[in-house]
Amino acid sequence: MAALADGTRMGIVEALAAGDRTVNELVSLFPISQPAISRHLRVLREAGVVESKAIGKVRVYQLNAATLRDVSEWADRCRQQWEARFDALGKHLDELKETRRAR
Amino acid sequence: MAALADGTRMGIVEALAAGDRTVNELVSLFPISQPAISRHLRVLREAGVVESKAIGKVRVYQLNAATLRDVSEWADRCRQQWEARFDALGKHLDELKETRRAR
DNA sequence: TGTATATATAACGCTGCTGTTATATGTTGT
DNA sequence: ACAACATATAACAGCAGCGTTATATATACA
Repeated sequence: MAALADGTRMGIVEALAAGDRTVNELVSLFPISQPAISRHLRVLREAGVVESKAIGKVRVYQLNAATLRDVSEWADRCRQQWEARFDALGKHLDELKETRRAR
Repeated sequence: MAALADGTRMGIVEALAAGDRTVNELVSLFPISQPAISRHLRVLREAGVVESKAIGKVRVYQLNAATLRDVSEWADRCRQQWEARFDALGKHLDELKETRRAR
């Protein structure tokens, strides 16, 4: 999941969420060089976030549905954990109140 | 929110979710030096994730309820965005299918 | 076949983050 | 006042990650 921590990579994913893109199209969308884009795509590819197919001399990238669903589920688990922590804190504070009241 | 990206910092937050701790208690919980813990605590403090109060020569750290709720809400928004992306991808794939069928 | 285009890879520098050791600050107890 | 303890800060080393330029590879087209 660390593959998505980078801002540019998130931007690439967002761009691909709207539709498939070639490398050059992505390059024109971001203010960094083509090799930099290619490396981000490589990271995303190895993480299973995107897939690519060669069409002539062009290479089209698209999101991987299965992995994207996994990420969505991961985000849900993440949210649940934070809610659990928040709840635990609330309980902890309540206990403190009880303790104080008991005295 | 980047304050929570670090693994050790997440561990500290988890430890504090179970109850307040002094710096030394936290140090004994992790395999890194006391200055390292203190710096993590500083990052968390400046991000508003934790608070500390000096009690004698000891300093007790605790989670900040308000910020923790913010994080929980952020996680929820994060999840929603990923679900939206996933949905967008599904729609995109459907459109492709339509296009193909139309031919 | 040679040239232009599209993409990937290599090599390198910079920056930021985490860790460490050494040191400063503050508090308690004698 | 001093010794011991708890915590914070400073200064520095090491590593990972991103960016760049230069170069390799593959395809299309004259």
